[in-house]
Formats: sequence, structure tokens, C-alpha cells
Amino acid sequence: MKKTRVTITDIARELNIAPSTVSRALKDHPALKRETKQAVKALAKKLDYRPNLLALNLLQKKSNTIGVIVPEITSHFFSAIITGIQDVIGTSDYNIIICLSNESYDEEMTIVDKLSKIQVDGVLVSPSSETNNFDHLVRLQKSGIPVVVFDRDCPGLESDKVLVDDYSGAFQAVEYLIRSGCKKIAHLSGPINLSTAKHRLQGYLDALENNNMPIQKEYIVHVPGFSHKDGLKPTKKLLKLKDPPDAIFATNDNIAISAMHIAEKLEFRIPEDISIVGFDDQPNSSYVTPSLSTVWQPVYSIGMLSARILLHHLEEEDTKIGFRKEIFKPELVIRKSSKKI
Amino acid sequence: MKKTRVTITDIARELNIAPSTVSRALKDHPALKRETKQAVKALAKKLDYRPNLLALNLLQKKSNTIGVIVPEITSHFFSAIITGIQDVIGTSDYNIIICLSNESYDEEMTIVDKLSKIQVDGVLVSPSSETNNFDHLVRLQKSGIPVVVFDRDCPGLESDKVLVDDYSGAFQAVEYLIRSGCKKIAHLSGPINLSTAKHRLQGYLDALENNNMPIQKEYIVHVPGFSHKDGLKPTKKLLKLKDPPDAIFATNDNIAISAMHIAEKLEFRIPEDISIVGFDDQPNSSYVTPSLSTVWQPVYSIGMLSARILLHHLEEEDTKIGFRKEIFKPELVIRKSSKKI
DNA sequence: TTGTACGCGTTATCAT
DNA sequence: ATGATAACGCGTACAA
Repeated sequence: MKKTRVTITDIARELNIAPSTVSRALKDHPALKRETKQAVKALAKKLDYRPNLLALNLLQKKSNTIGVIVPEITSHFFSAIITGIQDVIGTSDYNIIICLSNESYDEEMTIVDKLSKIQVDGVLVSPSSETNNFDHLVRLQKSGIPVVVFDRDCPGLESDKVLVDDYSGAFQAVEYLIRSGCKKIAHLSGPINLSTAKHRLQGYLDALENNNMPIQKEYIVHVPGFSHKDGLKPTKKLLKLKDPPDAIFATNDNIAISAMHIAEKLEFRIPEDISIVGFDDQPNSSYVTPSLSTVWQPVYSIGMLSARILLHHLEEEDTKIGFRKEIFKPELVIRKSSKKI
Repeated sequence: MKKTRVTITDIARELNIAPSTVSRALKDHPALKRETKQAVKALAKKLDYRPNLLALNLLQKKSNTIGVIVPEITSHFFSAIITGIQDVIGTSDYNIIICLSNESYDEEMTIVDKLSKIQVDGVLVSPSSETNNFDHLVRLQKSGIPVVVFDRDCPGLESDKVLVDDYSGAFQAVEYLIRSGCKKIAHLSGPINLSTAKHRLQGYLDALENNNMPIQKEYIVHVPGFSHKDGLKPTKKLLKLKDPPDAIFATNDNIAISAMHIAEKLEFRIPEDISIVGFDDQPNSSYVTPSLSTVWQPVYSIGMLSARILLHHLEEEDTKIGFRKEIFKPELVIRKSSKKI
């Protein structure tokens, strides 16, 4: 059944010319008789000739493939970034292999190993929340594979980076809560190993300090992950304090939404009794009730820019002028889960 | 910088033996002196030899790559399926290339073309909502590439299929609405070109008919897509009817959530004035207020099973005993957006 | 037990 | 204007 593909040699034989001539004809080599070109092209079309990329890969020692490593893909955040990446890479001749680390350092190592085995030409990576050693990425770089880090920073790693100013986003959110009259602002913080979580926490702390507000340890609770369920217990813990907060700044929208859920169960009115602000502005956040105030970040653009930077590296062989570090500004979006100023 | 990789020939030269011997040693060929094997393996390790998969690909005429075509990836539905696929394929030696058709027939064709160019060994596909001609998939099959269709059926295409009994899911949902006392049940239906939407609509119709309820044309409205925004206008249309429905069965959760949103804006009480039921049971659906009644489907399993079936084909060369057709049963999940029975 | 020679499909280089 | 040849890295049939 599996018809064997038509090769350049088949065409050559049929036309009584050399394979190299066929190759040249197909590539519109300038020094070829028009006749020959036409004959070759005609036969190629007739025989449905398709170049064998596998052979090209071997010859050029490159796979024309880009590896993308993300912790997961079920959140809107990463899936939108990937969509951005796809939309850029899709117009090039590269293919992308998406790999999920499941927030595991070990799996991330395995993935890097696999990508290096198949000789990807470049890698886009957002590290797992467990990762704080980046030797595996350095190894990639040393073997000549450019690496672009996005969203989650890899401190100490020298590479291109496309990040978001999480600090600023958090600062804006908390300062707004302060201005709206909240006095007891809590923070549901992400896994502290993550640069993003760290910066959001710092933005929270600095906004409080800048406004001469006390920092209360019991108002800072870490969530173990980024799904709805990860926010349930931590929120309960906060709301069952003797002196519960009157505002919660959550490290992302899922957590914020589960905080809203718990708050309502415990008969807190939102935003009268408690304001809630998230981070991400994922699409469903404007459809929950009350609609969620949150910090928007340009997910799609993050993906596009990261891909563009990598592509640029791949195409302009050695225009190495140091690494780029791009930082997007997030924006506060006020909706109904928080008091008006 | 780019060190050239160590090859089998390098090892051979260093050891004064033939490359083929090295090759055999590395593969534990039975008829080789233990000494030789050990020497080769030792040196291979020392030199950090890594087989060149690109060469192997050419030799074996296969890319060890599987193509996955999905309409989009930002919904929980497809991203969870992909996670399931990944978790199965990840344990094999195959790589997966995920391609987004953006619900476009043209893009889907382009993708298929690309996948065939890079000689993927198999394809998992869920067609775009525009696709109703499957010649491009047949072409894949004819060139020896096994195709497994998942979730969205391709009527007329003979291939392995992993589907969901959408009819049953819809039937359950609507019958439940009827039992709970709803008399005027509307349906926000998906793009009618999709098998899933079609079957859900049919389930809706049959449930009504089975219960001797009238079918009212103005209660059936099609949504143009599956995002929140796609549900807004159609819902308004329904709720502004002179005789608005007292229940809405939506073709998916996003649409159901935007229906809830509109209903609340128009001061319908949920579920007192209107019951709303979705389809998918995506994670956030239990966190909206009121929590959404919906039809659960085993997304992760759909991905895993599809991948397993494809893998099976790839590994057992020609055990062709016809195509498999697996149909998962969805389950109604009652929450608070609908009246109790 | 190991070596030789060839082929996978293509292109670049050197000839003609 | 075109042909011949080598090379990319590996595996394997055949020879020794």
C-alpha cells in the first residue's frame, strides 16, 4: 500500500539527466536551459514529487524543529502564549514540538534531553515551579541551541528573555485596593520558587510599605499551585482568622475565583465586605459574578515576541549582539469584585 | 562554538575497528566479543556519544513524529485532551507536533500538507468546524499514514475514531430539565457543521419529543463559536422573546456561562426563573455562581485512548483488523444553575 | 567475531 | 549547461 515516494533520482532517470540537474532545476538555478527546467518541473508535478525533508535534515544537520517547554497547557495563560508562538512559527518553515513539564524539574530535564537528542534548532522555555537550577538549559546553549525564556525568569541564566513586569502589576493592584479604602489586604501568593510569584509578592509588600500600611504575616498565604482547588484551603485560612482581611490580592485568576467562591460560602459580601483582585485576566474572569478585577497581561504577545526573537536568532546566523530582555507592562482592570475608588 | 557531534565513526577510528562494529556493539549484537562491546561502550560514554536521530530518520524513512491537529488550544477541552495525548506519547519514542487549525478548513489543509511533507508517522485529528470534506485526511491514509479522529467525527471517513456520545449527554440534560418542571426549554446550539453540535441538537430534540413537549423553532439558536462572547447575542435574543424560555441547554460551558451572565443582567433569577445547563464540565464551571449544571465528558481519557490507538497502529505494523470506534459516555452533573427535581 | 560496501535523498563542489 | 562524486551518520547484507 505504502507507495514509495518519488525521488529526485526517479525524475532524473526518466528524463535521462543527472540527479543534480533535477535538483538545480527544481531550485531555479540561473544557469540552466529553460527547456530543462520546464521538463523537470512538469514531470515533478506529474509524478507528485515531494522533497524528502528527512534527507535535508541529515544533510543540513538541523531538524527544522523548535522545542517549546511549558509547565502545563490547560490554563488559559500558557495556551494563549502557545497560540501566539504557533501563529508566528506557523508562517516559517519550522515545526514546533510542545512539551509539558507538569511543573516537575525531573520531567523538564527529561524533556531537555529529548529535545537535544532530536536536535531541535532552538528552544522556548518557561521553567517548572520546581526548577531553580538551569544547568540543563546552559547545556543546550553550549551545544549551540539558542534558548529563549518566557514569562517565568531563570535567574542567573544568560539568554534572551521575554518577561512581564509582575512587580508593577502587583503594585498597581495593591495600591488601588489601598486607595479604595481597604485596610487589611491579604495576598494569596504563588509557589515562592517562581520569579513571577516572587515579584508579585514583592510588589504587594512594597505597595503596603509605600503607603505606610503594616505588613501582617498571617495575611500572606502561599498556594501550592495555580488551579481553582489550590485556592480553597488558603482562602479559608484567611477568612477564618479572628481578624479576617477586607481585601485579597490573589496571584492569579483561578485562585481569585476560588477565593470568591469561599468568601460567598462564608457569607462575605463582595466587594462590600471583601475586595478580591486576581492576576491574568483570563477570559472567564469577566463572566463570573461579580466580575473579577484583575491584572491583565499580554499573553498572546508574549508568545509572539518570544517566537520572533528565536526565529531571528535562527535566521541571522551569528548576529550575536548580546541577549535581548523584553519586559511587558501589565495593566490593572477594575471590575466589580473590588470597591470603587 | 558548535562542537561537532561525536559519531560512530569517530569511535571506530579511535578504537581501530570498523564503524559497523561500533554500531553493533552499541546495540548489544549477540555475536560480539564482550571486550569489544565494553571498550566501545566505555568510549562512547566517555566521548558523550549520542546517536544522530536525523540519520536514523532518513535510513528508516520515518520521522518518529506524530501530528496532532486541533481547532484551538485555549479551551480547557482541547488542552486537556492534548495533555492526555502527551502523557501517553511522552512515554514512547515519538514526538508530537501540535497544530492549530483555528477552526479554518484552509488552515487545516495547509497543516495536513505540512505534516505530510515532514513525513509524520501518524496523525491525531479533530477537524475544524468548517471542515466537511475529508479528502485531505484520506490522502494521508493513502500515503500510509494512520489517522485517528477524536471528539469531532468525520462522517464518511473510515478511520479509527474516539468519540463521545453527545446525543446521550444532551438527552440526559434535557430530560432532566423536563423532569425538574421546565416547560420552555431552549437550546444554544453549536455550529451545525460539527458532528458534536449536531448530535447534541438531536438529543435535545428527541428528549423533547419523547416527553411530548412541543419543539419551538425560536428556542433553537446557533452560536457562531465556543467562546464566552459567542453566547452573548444569542442569549439576548432568547431572553428578549415575548415568551422567553425557562431553561437553556447550552452546547458548552463557556456559552452557558455567558448565558448566565446575560440572564443575570436581565434580572432573571437562576434557577428560579431560568435553569441553565452546559456541556463539558470545565474546571471553572463549579466555581461560578450559581455553580453550573453541566454534562461531564472524559477529556483526558479521550486524549489518552486516541494516542494509545495510534501508537498501537504504529507499533504492530500490519495487524489491520479494521478500524476501532470507541465512544465514551458523558455524564450529567447537577449543580445549582438548574432546579432540583 | 569483525570488516567492507552500499544505500537512505539531497545538495555542493568540482569537472566537463 | 550539465554530469559525476562526495558527503551527511547510520545500519545491514554479505564477505571474510
